[in-house]
Amino acid sequence: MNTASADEPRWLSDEEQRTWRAYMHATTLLEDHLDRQLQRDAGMPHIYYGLLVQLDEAPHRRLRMTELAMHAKITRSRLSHAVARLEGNGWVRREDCPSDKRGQFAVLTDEGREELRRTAPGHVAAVRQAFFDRLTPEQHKALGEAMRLIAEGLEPEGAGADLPWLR
Amino acid sequence: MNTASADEPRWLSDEEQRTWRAYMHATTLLEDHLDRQLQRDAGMPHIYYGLLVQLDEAPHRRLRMTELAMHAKITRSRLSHAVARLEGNGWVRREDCPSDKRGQFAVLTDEGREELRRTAPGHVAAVRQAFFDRLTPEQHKALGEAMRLIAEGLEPEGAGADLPWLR
DNA sequence: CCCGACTTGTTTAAATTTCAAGAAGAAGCC
DNA sequence: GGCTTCTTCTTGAAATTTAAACAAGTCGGG
Repeated sequence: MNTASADEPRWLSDEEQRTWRAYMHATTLLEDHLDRQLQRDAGMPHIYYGLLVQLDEAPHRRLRMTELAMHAKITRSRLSHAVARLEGNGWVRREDCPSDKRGQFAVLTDEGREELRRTAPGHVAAVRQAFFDRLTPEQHKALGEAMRLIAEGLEPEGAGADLPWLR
Repeated sequence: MNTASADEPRWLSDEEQRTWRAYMHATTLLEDHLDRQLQRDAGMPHIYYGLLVQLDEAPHRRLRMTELAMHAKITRSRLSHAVARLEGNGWVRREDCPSDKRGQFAVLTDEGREELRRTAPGHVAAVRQAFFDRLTPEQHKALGEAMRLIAEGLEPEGAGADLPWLR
């Protein structure tokens, strides 16, 4: 009879269930692991480290606040607080934007670069040890592909929408 | 000459770089997506929802605090706060443990069950839409396998260590 | 029984994130 | 110009998480 009516939810199969749990399990363990690693070795959470990396890779080691927020996939509000903290550490500096008086650049300082140079090797090692060392080249390849597909489906939401990453 | 000295970090290859970015990108987008979905439809963050699910699946819809914390992979401290909040919502209740006077059970209330019944379909749909619908059966299978491997490597940390998930 | 070591769970404070406004400038339109 | 609307970024308070310390209870010897 009821082989899926309109309001009859389509649950996950056992196989899907297993995969979903494995996914959640692995992602939370890994994020916790890296967060602790960076907190211990660099004195900052993973996301803050990511901000420094973004800046380091940007043109003049600087990015507009909004751009940085988008790259890091966080709200501008959160970024404001985070940059305030990093500024306190002396790793980032703010600069006014000449062309748009509302704008601000977040700039990686030399100290920030130094901090990155000092801590990056340890972080890469942690990623490698927990992630790449566990996978065969084929698994690595397949996983990358799958993740790209998932990310694609959640991207800044194509269509006419404006800034959905913003809430 | 220097083809990897002891303190010469082994960086990620371009391919690894791409995979790692895709992974980070996808996991943060997905977590944000599900968090927003649950916040909107159930008024609680993803992790809180997960606590209710764990309790619902447990023997008498109850779990000792420490067990629940381990299942959810969070600290006992965080759990204490979370349960306090869920108790305020009327979705969870605490009960003393008869055999160990220090112990507490977190128990899913009827209201909590009802809340779960009401919101689970939407959540499952969100997971399916963002995750499973994007993957072929083979990708699904491969990803599950890869995630299991990664999780395995980060598990409660074998050796002689005690409770590493705890800090 | 008593003591020292460990466990369970909570609590307090500090750090971080979220949420709702808000200040200031840019942009388009009449 | 004057007006409205949008954009950029910040702010302050509330909620959540983390970190450290603590109260109670259990456990295993002596």
